[in-house]
Amino acid sequence: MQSLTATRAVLTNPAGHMAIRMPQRPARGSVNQIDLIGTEVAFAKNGQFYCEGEPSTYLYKIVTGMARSYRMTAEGRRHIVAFYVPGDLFGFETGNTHTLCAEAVTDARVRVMKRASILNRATEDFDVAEQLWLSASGEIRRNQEHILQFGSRSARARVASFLLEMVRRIPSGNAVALSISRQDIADYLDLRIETVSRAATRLARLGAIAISSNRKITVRNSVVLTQLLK
Amino acid sequence: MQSLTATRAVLTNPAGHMAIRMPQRPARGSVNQIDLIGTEVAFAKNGQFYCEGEPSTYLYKIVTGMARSYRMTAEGRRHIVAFYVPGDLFGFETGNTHTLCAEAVTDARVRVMKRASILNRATEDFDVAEQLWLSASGEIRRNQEHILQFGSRSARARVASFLLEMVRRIPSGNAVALSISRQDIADYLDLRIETVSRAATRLARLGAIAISSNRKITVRNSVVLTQLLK
DNA sequence: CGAGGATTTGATACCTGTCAATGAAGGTGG
DNA sequence: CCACCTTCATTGACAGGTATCAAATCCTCG
Repeated sequence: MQSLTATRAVLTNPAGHMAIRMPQRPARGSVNQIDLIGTEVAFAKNGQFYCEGEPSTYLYKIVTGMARSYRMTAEGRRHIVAFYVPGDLFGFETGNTHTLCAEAVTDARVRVMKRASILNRATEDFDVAEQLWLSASGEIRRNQEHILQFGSRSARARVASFLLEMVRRIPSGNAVALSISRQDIADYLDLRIETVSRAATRLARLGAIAISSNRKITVRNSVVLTQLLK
Repeated sequence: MQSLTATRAVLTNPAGHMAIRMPQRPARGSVNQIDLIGTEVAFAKNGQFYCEGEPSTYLYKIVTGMARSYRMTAEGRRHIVAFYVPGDLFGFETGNTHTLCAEAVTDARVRVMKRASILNRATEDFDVAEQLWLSASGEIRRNQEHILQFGSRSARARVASFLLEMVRRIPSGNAVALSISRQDIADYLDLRIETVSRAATRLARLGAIAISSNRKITVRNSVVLTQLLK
């Protein structure tokens, strides 16, 4: 597991940072049992957790930072299936190989756990089983909402929906999309980057959001933003 | 559980059929333990399993027939999130209420299981835990593929993709989409019914499929169909 | 055989993708 | 600390595909 992670990070990390193994923290008061399984690992921005076709042995839980899972099409287009924020568990697979790739959007720390370990612990500990249930159900829920996000919606509505989703999932006031590029947003919403840009500009003109810098968008009026969803 | 299911069927079943409780089958040779939990119930076509906002107490496993989960928008549009075929488990929720509605596409038999029962059994029995894992991962996988199905794809590619998906998931030769209406397909692929119709007609003209009747489409040339995915 | 719904087909408008060019931001080295 | 350079984001013009509206035809079921 160490060799796998280290190799991957070295091979795929554009920033050239090694994955740094963090010391495992001791159990404390109300720590979830599931957070004691596996090892916490640091990944640099754009570092790759795994990629399509590779053996799927581990599950990943975001501690800090953000991740994205995606697939490249034959035409070289990237489709982002999901973003993961602290607390999210990802890497679920039915078979023995990954069907998607996953990367760090920002510098991130993740807890890497063996699938077999988790299943075994779930069999022994009801709390672990329930945490696993909640994590899997959460992934299902988010995927379903993502599917609904496409439903007959204009580019403006999709961008508005995305911003509201991020504000909800990242508890950091109303400033969102930090470190998420326009390209990431476009690949997530199935739009071109130009279309995302135009939609964001229009939302800003309407006063619903404020674009302070390229990577920082602030939701000024979530009521207006919600009305624009349809 | 009996009253809930029966009431639901009576209230929501357009065909006016009661949900019929089936006798629980005894355990046999290699029967999965998870298939011994809960009760098998029959639903008539278009009968409703549950709907958005209702308490989520049960999980559902398709035995025969087909189901769909969906949500209605404020504008009265229906968006189908998923289709379920025999073997699929659905109804996963993080909270105590359903976030989607689910109905029978055809007359169907489903095994209805209490969520709490499954979690308890998973804690006792490794096989149940693993089955639960595989079912949840399968749902995640299908949702992810559905998301990717939208990715920058033409109407023709979406319909082709949908037909290939159904041929793969329903092991019944190459005749698919039985009892799935054009409207269902449209609401699943986020297209208008007219667009689905046009795309299907074009695929038929290309010889990739054959439209014998409204509800019966046969895949004649899956190679050609696969080439049309891009 | 008849009636109502579902599907197909046609004409047109609108939105987004594409191509192209400009402008802004962030990172590096002198 | 500034200039340069690379990457990213914005803006514009135009073409193409799908939604929309309308109407004809086909199926299905009573």
